[in-house]
Amino acid sequence: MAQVNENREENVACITQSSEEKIKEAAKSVFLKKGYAGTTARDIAEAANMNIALTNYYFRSKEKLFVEIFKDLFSLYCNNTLQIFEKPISLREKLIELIEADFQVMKTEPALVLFLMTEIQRDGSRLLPELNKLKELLHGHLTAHIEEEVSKGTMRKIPTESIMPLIMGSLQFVFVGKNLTMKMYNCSEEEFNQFAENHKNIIIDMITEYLFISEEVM
Amino acid sequence: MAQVNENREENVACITQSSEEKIKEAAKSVFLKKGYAGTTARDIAEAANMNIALTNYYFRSKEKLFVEIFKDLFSLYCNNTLQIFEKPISLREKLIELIEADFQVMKTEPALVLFLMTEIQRDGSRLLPELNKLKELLHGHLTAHIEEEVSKGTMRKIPTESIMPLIMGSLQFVFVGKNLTMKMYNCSEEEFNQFAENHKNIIIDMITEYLFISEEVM
DNA sequence: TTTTGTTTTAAACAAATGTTTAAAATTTTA
DNA sequence: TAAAATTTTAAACATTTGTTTAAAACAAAA
Repeated sequence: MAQVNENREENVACITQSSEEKIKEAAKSVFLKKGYAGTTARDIAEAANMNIALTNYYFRSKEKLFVEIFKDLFSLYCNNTLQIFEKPISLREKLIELIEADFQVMKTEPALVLFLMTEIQRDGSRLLPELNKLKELLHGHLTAHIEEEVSKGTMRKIPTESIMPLIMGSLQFVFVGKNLTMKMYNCSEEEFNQFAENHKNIIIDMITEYLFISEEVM
Repeated sequence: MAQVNENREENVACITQSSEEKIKEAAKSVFLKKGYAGTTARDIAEAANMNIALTNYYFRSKEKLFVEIFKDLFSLYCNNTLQIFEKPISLREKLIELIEADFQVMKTEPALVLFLMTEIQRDGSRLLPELNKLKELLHGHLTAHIEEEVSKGTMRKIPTESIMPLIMGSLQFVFVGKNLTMKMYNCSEEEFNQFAENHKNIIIDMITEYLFISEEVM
């Protein structure tokens, strides 16, 4: 049956992937594109160029493999954010870094947000045990910082829970609607990235101008 | 075989739905929640309280039923927008009306955007023959209006294709992430709607302040 | 009423699904 | 080397899938 892989990642060169890694990587790309329900075990096996039985040999079930991948992708979505929150920089700088980091993640994994949101809606309870952790970190670091700026009068007074959707929403939505946009404007991958980058800069401009009260006015 | 329904909608009272309508409505709600791949013919039959064979009797196949529903929902998503574009009002008023109308649609069908974007990504080619029509209408009405305002100096110079994502993105994203938000903040449907409404007002404020150049400054 | 057409039903269909089996091939250990 | 353990394979498995069938129930027309 499924064995414990003791010496994973201990190779020096690590040019060739193990079968387990091949399957996981293939499954990730198929799940991202087709979602859990739209992906068959045979899709994964074919994408990984492996025998159909190996998926269950290594991961026990399609469900278990999915949950493992979901957690990885959810971390990819959140970890950047959490790291930036902890930096000793101004709130304005944090927000800009946040948008820039988010943009990089989405450039490499454009289907990420749509995938996560869809799967969270479709299930929700089985996933997200670590969601509360995220909430606490987010709130612990952000709320205090925001209230400080507001009380100093350097920032517009806005409900805390609106800040993140405001910052992340406009940018992430561009990638949620990526396929619609590409089809509507008949544009290539490269043209889309160009558009997205430009849009990101507009968002940074708009957000900072709106949220922070310029010192010149005072 | 499937018959032509001649006298549809000619009833005066129309208290009871026809079986065809019951199935379509049930299918709509199941598709919205679970997506095409996640929905089984038996899910639909059960939700409609009808025999499993009736779906194919009235709609030929799951696929055909889906495409019909998708078109309806895509229209729901676009028609508001197109109607507002054609109104003889200022651009600023248009954008505000756009956000307000969009908000109403999403309050009644919160899963709409996530559903559309997911299905467009998963297929794309079979759907959206009418997408070009949308593009032309959108561009025909909007581009001229924007360039006029920009040349008058009453509006910030921004690439046309960035305007709509900027306006719709932040608001729609709140509903794309509805389930994540509700789970994270452990909030009820009503509390979420309260939050969304508040967020909508912030967005209107931010967008108009950013896009339009205040006359007082001049 | 009988006849005709329509709607609904239970049952079955073939194909596709996730998963398991048991043997073969390969690698590791002794 | 031989033995033991691990990995890979082809084939089969029981369910679930979308769809069809053929008869029953119902309604409309004659």
